[in-house]
Amino acid sequence: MAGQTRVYPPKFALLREGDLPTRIYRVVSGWASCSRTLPSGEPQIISLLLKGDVIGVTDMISGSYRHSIETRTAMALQSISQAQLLRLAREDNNVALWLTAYAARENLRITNWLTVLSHGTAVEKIAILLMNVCERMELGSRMVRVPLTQKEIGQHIGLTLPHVSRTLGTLRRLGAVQTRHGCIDIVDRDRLAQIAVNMTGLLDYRGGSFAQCA
Amino acid sequence: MAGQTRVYPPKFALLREGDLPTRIYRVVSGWASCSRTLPSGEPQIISLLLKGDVIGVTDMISGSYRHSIETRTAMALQSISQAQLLRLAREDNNVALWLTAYAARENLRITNWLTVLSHGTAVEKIAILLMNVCERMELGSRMVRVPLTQKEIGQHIGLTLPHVSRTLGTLRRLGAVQTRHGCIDIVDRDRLAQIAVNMTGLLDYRGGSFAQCA
DNA sequence: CGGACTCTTGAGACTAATCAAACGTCGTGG
DNA sequence: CCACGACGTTTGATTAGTCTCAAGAGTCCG
Repeated sequence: MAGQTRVYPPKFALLREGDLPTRIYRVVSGWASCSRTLPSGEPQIISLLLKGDVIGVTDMISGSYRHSIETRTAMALQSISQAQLLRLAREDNNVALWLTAYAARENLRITNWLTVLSHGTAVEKIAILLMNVCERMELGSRMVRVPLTQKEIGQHIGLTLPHVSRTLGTLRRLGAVQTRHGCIDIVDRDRLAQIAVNMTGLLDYRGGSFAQCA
Repeated sequence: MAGQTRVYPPKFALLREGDLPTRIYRVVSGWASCSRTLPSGEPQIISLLLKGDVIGVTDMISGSYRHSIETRTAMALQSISQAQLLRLAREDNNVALWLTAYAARENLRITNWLTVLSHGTAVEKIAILLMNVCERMELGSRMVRVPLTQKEIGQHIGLTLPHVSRTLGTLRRLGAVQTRHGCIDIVDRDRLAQIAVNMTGLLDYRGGSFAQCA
């Protein structure tokens, strides 16, 4: 399911809310955020898009994009027109099954995140967010630098900027992270996990396939 | 995609966390809840299953059920074995596309709900929950009786029982609902919508299909 | 009638929001 | 090189919202 690959600059608005869906993208490298504007006018970051993620399948169904996609770093994206993907899916039902499996995995991830947001404290929410980013970046045990501002973290987990700052201060004092200007370094992943122990088991789920059902 | 139909009694544990997925169900009538047990031991209700909902697609992918399903009223369920559904999906890719569309719609619903839970006050959360149930029951303008205890509402939206009681008291005083023993009557849907005005636009999304993409 | 479950209400503690001010860091242009 | 503005972060004081603990009242059922 390859398509043409293109590279986009940082801070590029790939898609806006209300756009008509025309293409489906797949992240080859880089980061992007998926956000929406709340009725109150505040933007909310729904999810972070990393390598391997697919953009636009959900919105294809609803007829118009419900979310805005903005690149955060330079990004390489494969893309394919929606019509072409549907044609492929009709011809080869492995494609359709793959789409189903992808959507189902996303469902699990969102559901887990929902639990974190509705039942966690500020410390737990931020710890889990950072842990999930670590998991998904697949960087082994090296220190991970998360390119999110504190304002963006707040928009992602629904906390105000001052409270994010205070909470990161707590995590810093516990030796779990270091704060920088515009990004956060994860220093001690085990400590993070320990802090969020009540939420463990809700880390991003990346496995699963139809293979075992065949 | 019909299968055998069976009727289950209320409070019947259809599926438990950790069960191996074998069948996919579709709700013909009645209510069920989809829940999970948090690391803390507290159960959380993830979603309510109403007429038309499908049970088990997400879990089929992950290899084991991540959720428990318990009937709330008597329920009629169509079911089909997972293997058979996969066979159908392989033979007729409209089935596979339908599954993808269903999963994508669920995604939108969960995402909206996530926004409500992370950005709403207790009053807004409960108002939106009740509104969503109204929408999904498709009962026109008649009074809707929601068969949930306050404890269950708390488990669904992440509030404690005392606070749910107080919040429902507020909604009752505003003339939006009436509380009963074990259920809640929605008296004035417009007033509910007005109370949750900051969250409107996040009501359950029920439309959308592949039709417009074909 | 008793028991189990559900709901209500109150007081105090804790968490996070709000409002506000100041500080740091980075890039830019004089 | 410095001054400046834009942006990001830190901190403080106060207030609003929710949790916790606890006691009691209401409803249903055997």
